[in-house]
Amino acid sequence: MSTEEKSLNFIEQIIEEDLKNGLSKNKLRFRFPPEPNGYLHIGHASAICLNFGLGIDYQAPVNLRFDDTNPAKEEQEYVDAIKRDIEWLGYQWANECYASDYFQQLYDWAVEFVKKGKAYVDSQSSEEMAKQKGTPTQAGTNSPYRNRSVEENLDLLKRMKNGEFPNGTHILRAKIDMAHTNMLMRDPIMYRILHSHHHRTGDQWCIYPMYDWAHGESDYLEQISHSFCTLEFLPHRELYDWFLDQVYDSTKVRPKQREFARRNLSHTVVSKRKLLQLVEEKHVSGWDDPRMSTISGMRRRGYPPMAIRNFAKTIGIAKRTNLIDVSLLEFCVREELNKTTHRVMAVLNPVKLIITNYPEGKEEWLEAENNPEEEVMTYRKVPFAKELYIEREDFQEEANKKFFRLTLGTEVRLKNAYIIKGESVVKDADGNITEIHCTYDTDSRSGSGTEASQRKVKGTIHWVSIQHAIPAEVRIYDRLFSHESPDGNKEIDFKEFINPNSLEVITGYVEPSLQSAKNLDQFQFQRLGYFCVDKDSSAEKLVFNKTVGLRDTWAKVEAKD
RNA sequence: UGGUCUAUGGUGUAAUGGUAACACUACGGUUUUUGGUGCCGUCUUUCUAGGUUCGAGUCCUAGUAGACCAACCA
Repeated sequence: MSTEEKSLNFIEQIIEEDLKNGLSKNKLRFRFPPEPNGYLHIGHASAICLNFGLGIDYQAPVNLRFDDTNPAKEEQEYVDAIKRDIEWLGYQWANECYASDYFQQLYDWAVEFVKKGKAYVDSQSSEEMAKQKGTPTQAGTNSPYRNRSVEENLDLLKRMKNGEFPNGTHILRAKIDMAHTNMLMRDPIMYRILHSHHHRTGDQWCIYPMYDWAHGESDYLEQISHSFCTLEFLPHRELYDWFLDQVYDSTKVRPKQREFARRNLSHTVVSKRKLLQLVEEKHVSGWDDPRMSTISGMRRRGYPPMAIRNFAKTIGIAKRTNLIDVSLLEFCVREELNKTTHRVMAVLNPVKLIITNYPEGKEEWLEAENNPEEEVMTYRKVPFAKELYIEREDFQEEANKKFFRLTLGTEVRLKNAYIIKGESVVKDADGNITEIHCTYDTDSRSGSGTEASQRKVKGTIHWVSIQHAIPAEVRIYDRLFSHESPDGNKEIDFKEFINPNSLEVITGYVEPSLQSAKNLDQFQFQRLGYFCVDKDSSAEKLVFNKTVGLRDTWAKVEAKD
């Protein structure tokens, strides 16, 4: 154990306080409660990492609970995807739970509420009820059905449950206070009639509990000690506690709801409704399209799970409204990838380079470091020959002194190979360069130990041997949106939001060692960025997705000139 | 025009009445067989006004600004 002082966020302070006040440590229990109506996205990362992180820190169980109280929107596919994503992030839940597991208990409690005069069946239309509810500045008025007899309420509730009424004809409401300043306390709905097939309970139920009625009671049934949610649920806390008061047995743990601010990421849309729209209207290939802000999209894009966890840790937990710059996320991704990825050579925009004094037909297999950051260095062999591809941007016939790469008459090192000197170019009729001719210093091979191999030249460029290189499909993704504000309530306008160039597919040439790359294997293409292999059964070529670029100082230097 | 929550650099988070700090970004230097990485540095911060206190980012009051609340969604 280190004595290093760790500052606690306000959530951890609440837990410490409760522990100090007598809550025993083995009663700690947390939960992550997604609704299975979409895929998890980066906006969920904070809640996931908070709850599962607390579970790890306090060695307490964390339940994964699906808040499946609205069968109209929920599907098994989403349940599966959520489980997959949480596992991929490296977390384990203690129990897989469903709000629907508690439907019977919830119903039995509701019957008790009715018997005690704490709930009644209202038979107005939703419009009428909305009118009676008042506004934030104006008290509501009582429903004409508010004082129905217990017997009548019991009978109606039973018939609601038995499916005797169509949707929308009756609801069960808690009887609290229609004049309460908190609108959620104005006789909130507990059950609505919904003749809808549920992905787990099938057609067993046709009345479904509302969030407020199901959530706190589910926490209680699972004996969750701390129920953390986002700030928009803060006004719900009073109702959460009211419902709990009605069923609470003082020998049990009483769950405590506390709220933290949801994180907003600049230039990123994370509303499930909008992500669903992108999928359904086929603007993207699916929920796991690498342009999506979903966890599964980021996985396919090559984001390492630890990067997402570190990101969540770095942005912390607080209550202020916020807009986090995506550059922080990208920093976390690079930080992780830098430690682990092999540096390999690929040329995405090739131009032919011929070494005039290199023997025709000769090939050499040169040794290359996999990753200069590795503690124990590993190496691979790369083939070298007379004709190479280099990056078109790595050559200029004449250049200013800030250009570190190949020009006519200057020397650069071919990474892992020889020092070469630009001699001449061949152009087509339009003046485009088709070949660059150079000579090499025969004594300068990397690692040969000769004096020439130690020479400093002003630049190093990457290359691939034309006869050995593998053509590969390289998909370069932009972030899908470039809208400054987070979601808001505005309708999504695809013309405004979608960058039509958000996906660029090109053919690049990669070194032959990548032939055996596996799905999601990650590489840093020298000076081009981080890429991951995306195995696509329909594609014959190797397919790479661009994960994230390197820090692009080179573009800035050029911009300055 | 009600209630609740929030307010620390460009961004995010800390400082728990006692020297305002860490990270990202930006910029500069340095190392480098990647214009990457690493290392060093610079810039920029307590919403306003009162009050309590020896001492306030922190506590109190008022103001200002922002967020949330009127789904048979969660």
